[in-house]
Amino acid sequence: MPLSIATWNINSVRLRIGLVEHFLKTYEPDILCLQETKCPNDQFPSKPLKALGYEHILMHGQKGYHGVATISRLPLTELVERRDYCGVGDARHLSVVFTHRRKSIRLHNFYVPAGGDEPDRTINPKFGHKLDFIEEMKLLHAEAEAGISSILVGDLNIAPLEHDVWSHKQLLKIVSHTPVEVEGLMEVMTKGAWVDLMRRKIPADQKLYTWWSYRAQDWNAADRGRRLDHIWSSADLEAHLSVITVLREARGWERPSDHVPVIATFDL
DNA sequence: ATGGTCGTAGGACGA
Repeated sequence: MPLSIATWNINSVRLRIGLVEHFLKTYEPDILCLQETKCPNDQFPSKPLKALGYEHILMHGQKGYHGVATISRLPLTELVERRDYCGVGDARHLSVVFTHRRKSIRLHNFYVPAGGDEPDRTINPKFGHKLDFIEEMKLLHAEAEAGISSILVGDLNIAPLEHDVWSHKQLLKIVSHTPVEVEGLMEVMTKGAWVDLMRRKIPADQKLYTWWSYRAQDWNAADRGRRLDHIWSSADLEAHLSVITVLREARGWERPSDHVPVIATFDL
């Protein structure tokens, strides 16, 4: 029985609820994790999602900024966590536990701070916040709970590998691809025993992007993308991974998000 | 080349 998990930075769920419905109807993932919902919990557009069979919705939102939501057609257990990384009250994390064919899985949904423009924490506090957030993520282990596998998805706002950006050399001093961020994210992965599932299916020497700036005249022709969105898992799930889909076409949909959905399908 | 475009708000600010 396949299990599919999708992640998508939607950049306002209320503005793009039509695109979310289209995505769910067309690709039918079991669970969709959204980031940048920009929506208080009491205004979340649950009704059309429930009508499509996604009856289990948990959100962690706030007014105007950030916000994550996990939308599922599988029942979710009571083991829900919303961690306040850096203790600043931002809605940037939500984790749930679900069961698929007698296997329990914790699914973390993250929206890591973008970090501003200047990659220097002494003059740019937003960059410092991003580094502190990453530091705190190093405490998260994929095998933290006995008998529970783990999946971590979201907009991590870091493109770690050379071919996760259109020009490694030109982006070395651009926030999202600086060495200090990349080293931090790699340490989150190694310390927590996480597996980068996207790169298990798409070799590291191939360009792979999930985000293209709104500022390009022609995003598709310029193709100056970055891989900011990720799907990781505990080691036990890697052998069950069957397909990774990066839905590049979604960047060309009407009034699109600047990020596209990524879907991982497992045979479990 | 140092711009350019979005979304939330109802003026900047974050991305």
